[in-house]
Amino acid sequence: MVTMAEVAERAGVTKQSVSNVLAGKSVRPETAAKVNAAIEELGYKPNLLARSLRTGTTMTFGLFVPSVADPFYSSVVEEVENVLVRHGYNLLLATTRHDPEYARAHLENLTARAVDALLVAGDAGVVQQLPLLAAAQFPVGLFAWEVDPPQSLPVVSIDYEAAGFLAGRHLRDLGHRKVAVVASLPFHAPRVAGLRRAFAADGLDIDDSMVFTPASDDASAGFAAASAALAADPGLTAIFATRDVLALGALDAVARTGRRVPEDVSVVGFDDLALVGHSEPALTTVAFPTREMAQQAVELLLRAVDAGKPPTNAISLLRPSLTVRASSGPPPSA
Amino acid sequence: MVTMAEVAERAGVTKQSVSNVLAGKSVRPETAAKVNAAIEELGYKPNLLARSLRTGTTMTFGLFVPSVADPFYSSVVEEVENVLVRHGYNLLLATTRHDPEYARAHLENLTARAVDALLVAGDAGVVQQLPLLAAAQFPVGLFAWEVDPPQSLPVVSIDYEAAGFLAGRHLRDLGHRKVAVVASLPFHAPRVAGLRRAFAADGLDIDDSMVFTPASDDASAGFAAASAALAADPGLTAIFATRDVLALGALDAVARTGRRVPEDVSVVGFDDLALVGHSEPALTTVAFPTREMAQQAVELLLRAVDAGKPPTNAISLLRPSLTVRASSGPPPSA
DNA sequence: CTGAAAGCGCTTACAG
DNA sequence: CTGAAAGCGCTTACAG
Repeated sequence: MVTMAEVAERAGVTKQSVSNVLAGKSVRPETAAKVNAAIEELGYKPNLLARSLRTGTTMTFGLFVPSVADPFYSSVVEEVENVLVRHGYNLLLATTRHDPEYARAHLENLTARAVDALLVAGDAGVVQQLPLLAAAQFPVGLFAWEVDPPQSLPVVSIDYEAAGFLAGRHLRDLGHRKVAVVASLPFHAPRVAGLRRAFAADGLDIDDSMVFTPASDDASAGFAAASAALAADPGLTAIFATRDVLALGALDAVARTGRRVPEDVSVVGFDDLALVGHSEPALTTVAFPTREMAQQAVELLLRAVDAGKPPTNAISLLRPSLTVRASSGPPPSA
Repeated sequence: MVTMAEVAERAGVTKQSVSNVLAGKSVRPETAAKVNAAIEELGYKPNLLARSLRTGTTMTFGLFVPSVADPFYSSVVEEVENVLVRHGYNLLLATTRHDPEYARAHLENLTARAVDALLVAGDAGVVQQLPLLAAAQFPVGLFAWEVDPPQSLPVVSIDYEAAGFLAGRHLRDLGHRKVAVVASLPFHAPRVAGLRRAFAADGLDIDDSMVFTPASDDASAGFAAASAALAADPGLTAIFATRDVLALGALDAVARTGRRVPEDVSVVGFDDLALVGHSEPALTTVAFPTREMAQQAVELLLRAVDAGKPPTNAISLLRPSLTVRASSGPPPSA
């Protein structure tokens, strides 16, 4: 690798001048010209490691997600990276796999000055590591945190309870009374609570026996959980799934029992993934502004990095909305 | 931040001994004990930046993907990260967005010693940057490269032509004669060529007018392209989509014309995404071993890093297989 | 505006 | 096995 000293020698100036040219500081034009020529001839690239060691800043942003295979979190990664590119930051990605040990190991790694800031998406597997997160030397933010957001760190999230309420009110207004829930508990408890609140307004309740927890957040687990729900109560008229991937499995589960969506059973999901507009039938789902959330969270942290102080400690809850498509309708009896 | 010098002072030894303990070199037991105690008391974490500057190794692995929102590439990210975690490496992720400029910008960034190795997944947007890739100071590998893999760099990929052939033979054996193709060209040309070869064995051909190129690789674009195909030739009996996400849109497009899959029109996809086992109907698709590919590619590069020499320059083509589900069947006339 | 020096926090030869 | 020194490639005060 060619070094700054070699560039300086070639240009007949000191390293200092080379550094100044690179940093865009005011330099005599002919010096700049000589330096740039030397950089060009030698194909010089500044060593970012050396710069980082000196400046204490790495231009690298850490992001933790439970899984990238999960379409919701992969969209988070995409939106975060969009913002980072604009700010000239690199993305260091770590997958926590809903596992506190993975989260801890990655965190210990990053603590050693590897990132300028860290955004942690999803609470599963990270709840146990809050003390480590709070003790980090760099700004840390929490993203899409659902259960009891901690006070100690800034949070950018969704009003999950309100989101569940939107779905519940929609089903209730359509006339549904017998609803099953497919929910990844305990993490999706607020969504279920919102759903229940919508029904409670009419004096209705969703029995605990009609809440089914899938083994994981994917279509197969959603299929299995929804199949169990349909078997448990053949008279149910609607299924609310707390993730679109689960809802896709539920659509299949309903079809396999020979029933139609939405004529016999309505299905409502949560996430509004790009492809659920083309499922059969197109999925009614709760949507939220992932892009705006990502932008807000990343910029909160980058501002803190620039200012050299901790980020504003606040909780910001983005508002969900309901996207009504073909998978929901009145119950058969109505 | 507490430094190694402070630990040494606290333990009453030199930095050297602290460094030796951390590196696991043979150290006198009582020295090790004193050092470990001091590390514990002070909460010392070695500064990885300083270590990297000295050793020239960063324990960071770069991965380029066209997009993380694309389920195929997000599964690549997941599998790559699985392997990296086992080797103690961090993942620096960059999205090239099918754009040569993004690819170049990210590459220039990494060139400055930020990664120990780089895996580039997908050829779109990267073809133009091959000279830069070949000139990198660290091992570079190509992954899931489809069109004319370059000779200059190691490649771990799929036999895309064979994959297209598998899909084509399946449709041909079922008796289909009028097939439309939804293909992201030019990058998916080998898949289409394989499909054509299967039909050519029976003296059949797929007319260029029945090859439709979607605007992007997602369900909506697949829906639009398949709708165009169905409008262009109402007599077609099968649609081959070169990505599952496109095929999901095609399933919807067929349904919207009031036809059934597979009774009226068969649909075959490509990727075997986790959720297409639960689409309506479940999708017949070409599958390939992403996990094995990722493992092979990452370990090829990490071996090169360890050995301090360029990776073995070879091309490795993994074999595809066909997963037959409910979306394909004999044509109506058969 | 430019030159010579110090130092970021490590690791790696090199003597004892 | 331990100690004192040099150096990875930068940037940042500090004099001229």
